[in-house]
Amino acid sequence: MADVAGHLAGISLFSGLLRAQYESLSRIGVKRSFRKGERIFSEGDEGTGFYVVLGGRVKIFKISTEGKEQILHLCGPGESFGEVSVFTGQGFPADAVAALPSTVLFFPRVAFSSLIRQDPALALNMMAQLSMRLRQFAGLIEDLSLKEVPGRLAKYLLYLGGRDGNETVDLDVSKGQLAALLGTIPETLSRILAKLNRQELIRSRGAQIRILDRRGLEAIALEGKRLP
Amino acid sequence: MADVAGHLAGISLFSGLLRAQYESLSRIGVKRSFRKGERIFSEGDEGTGFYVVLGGRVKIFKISTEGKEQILHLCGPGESFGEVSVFTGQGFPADAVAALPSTVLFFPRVAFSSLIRQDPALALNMMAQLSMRLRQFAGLIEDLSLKEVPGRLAKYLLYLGGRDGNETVDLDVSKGQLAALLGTIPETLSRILAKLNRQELIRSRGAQIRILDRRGLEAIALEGKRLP
DNA sequence: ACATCCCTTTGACTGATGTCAAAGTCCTTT
DNA sequence: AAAGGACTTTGACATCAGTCAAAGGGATGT
Repeated sequence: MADVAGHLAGISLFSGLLRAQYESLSRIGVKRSFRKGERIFSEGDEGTGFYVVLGGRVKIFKISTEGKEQILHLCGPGESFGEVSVFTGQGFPADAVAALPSTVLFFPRVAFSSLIRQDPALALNMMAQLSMRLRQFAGLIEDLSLKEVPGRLAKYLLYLGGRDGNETVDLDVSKGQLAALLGTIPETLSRILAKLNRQELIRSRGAQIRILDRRGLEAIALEGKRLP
Repeated sequence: MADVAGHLAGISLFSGLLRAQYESLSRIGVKRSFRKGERIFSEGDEGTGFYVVLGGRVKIFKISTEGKEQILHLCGPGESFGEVSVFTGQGFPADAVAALPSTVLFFPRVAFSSLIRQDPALALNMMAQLSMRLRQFAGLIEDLSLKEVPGRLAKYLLYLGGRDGNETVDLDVSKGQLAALLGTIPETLSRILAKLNRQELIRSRGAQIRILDRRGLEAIALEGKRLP
């Protein structure tokens, strides 16, 4: 299990722990691999534990009876998911599927719970993690309810570009998945990208998008429903 | 501060604590009162601590530049809010206003944080609390993205009626506020209530609503966008 | 190179929901 | 009881975004 312990160091959930705790963690963590598209759990499944992504990407999403999906979160390496059911004892609140070939660490509920009980640092990290997610969800709710799709897209593009102040961004998900992340469908996303191009706010070719007018995008991103 | 300690017993966040801990909590908790409509904090304000509602009701919400509001949560007695900023150290992620005359307990960030560090039971309660909220938010995201307004309203009515299996429910918020909770506006809500009446699914008079056809409402509540 | 599949784009159309405006209702205050 | 104001309802309208259908593009494997 030495390889597992090695992975733990880079995970924010486990930052600031003592060496002894890494060993405890690596004793209870189980490595699992999933192929692209493979399901990790479904909404309502009994929550037997939670997961940390080591490699790949895991999609957490809700799906309607008619088949439309809303992505809640795309988890990359170092991020955790499924924590909620550890603490509420209820089933998983959403579906999880590997969006790429992925490796994850699984921590069984009971063992992890008792570990947390013993370690205030781990508990605080976990609370920070849950809080960040809560903040992100609040932002998503705000966007879905108070912004139109162009606003959500603009915000996302600025987010991608903002990290490095970069002018050119590469979408790291397919446009269909981006649509599901923004709470819309591929056709609508496609039309809005075309419109932003026409307005000279961006120049997109495939997954590459150059931001031509940051100010303009920011204006759209801040807009609520209906302009005055 | 004896009165404060007395309140603590009924709060799930603090359930299962020892007597000594109640005393610690009541030492750091400060009682505050707000009049109806009074603002408790604004989005972006520095998060100096978190709150527990003793009496009244506190509205947590986001507001768009055009003034439309989306209610994230209505906190009643025993519920807490503002926890997120305790753990992320960032500003509050939403606005909080007293929806009714309200009394709350305020726990300063640093003092509470150190208390949590010492008490695993308190930490676990807090994680459960955060998890429940996360689950609720995930449900709200699902509703906003994947259901139309009639679906959200039907679900809400069933939720109100479901508690006691009651046939007659009383709205405990104004219709304007209910609209903000469901992610729509009063006019749309009004029209959909009228439609449900016409369809003989409910019989509403003012804030009183009798559920005539539970099955029918359930069908609408489960529907995603667009019926087949 | 070719065929195939899947993702993306475009067009025509529909429907749900927001906007604006005005009438109606209820409750509180004087 | 009357008056005022806030909340609610209704109507006419605009528009965003989803549906359905089909064409276009790009990647992969044979």
